[in-house]
Amino acid sequence: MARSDRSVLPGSTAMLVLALLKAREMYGYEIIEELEKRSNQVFQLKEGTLYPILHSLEKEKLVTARDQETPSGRKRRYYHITAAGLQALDAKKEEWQTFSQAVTAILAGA
Amino acid sequence: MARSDRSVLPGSTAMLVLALLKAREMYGYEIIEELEKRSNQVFQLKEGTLYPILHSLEKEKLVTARDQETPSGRKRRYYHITAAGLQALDAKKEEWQTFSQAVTAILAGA
DNA sequence: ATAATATACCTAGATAATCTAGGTATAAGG
DNA sequence: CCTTATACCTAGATTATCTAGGTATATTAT
Repeated sequence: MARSDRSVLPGSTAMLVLALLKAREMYGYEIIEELEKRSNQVFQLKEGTLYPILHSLEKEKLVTARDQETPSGRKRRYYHITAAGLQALDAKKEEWQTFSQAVTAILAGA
Repeated sequence: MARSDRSVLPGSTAMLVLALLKAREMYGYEIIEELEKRSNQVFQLKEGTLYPILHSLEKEKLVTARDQETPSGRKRRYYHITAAGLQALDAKKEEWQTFSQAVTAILAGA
């Protein structure tokens, strides 16, 4: 994310990526754009952040990857969520809900 | 926070601390307990996390500190939020809202 | 009385998430 | 043809938090 946001919430990027991949398989560059679009410009992932995350998700077998070329010749690496990835997503979503509710509870008093 | 939570949301601890201090001045150990209680055990700050945060908040002049002894002789360091701290809290709260709404938007599809 | 636990503060070094700042290569648009 | 956008990648820096210690005193249990 952009530097200013590091103070707010790192640590859930993998979850966001898995959430997008649940809908359909996507390639890295596309994920960055989609996250930006769907979050109304709030998330602006750097490539240096996303690609390592994709690689580690792949190593954990939460996603699989396949290479494909566009008709014009561009090479893309498509990522597809696995059953384990869907499970991990559910777990992370629950963690997120617990966490954000707790934050809200604390902030309510302020 | 507990290790398992590092994957979810580091980066907002200072905000939570400021939020507590808005209500009343508190000492470090008390902050840890209060955060745990008010968050229903979700936040379990380690001393090694909190004390450095308090020191940096003090250096940024978002809080001031004063030492006080209890009748029984225990030494405590009370922290009090400053005007700048209140301003910073508001800014962080807004950041948080923007961020959590964006996350919710992404997760909604999953 | 004494031992164990809780309170209350602290710091140095490790770990891990993200960013910075590069790099390569090809396609599309001016 | 030159610039910009697309598309992938990595090494090293930065930073938040944790781990794992440390000190000292008060309270509670034996």
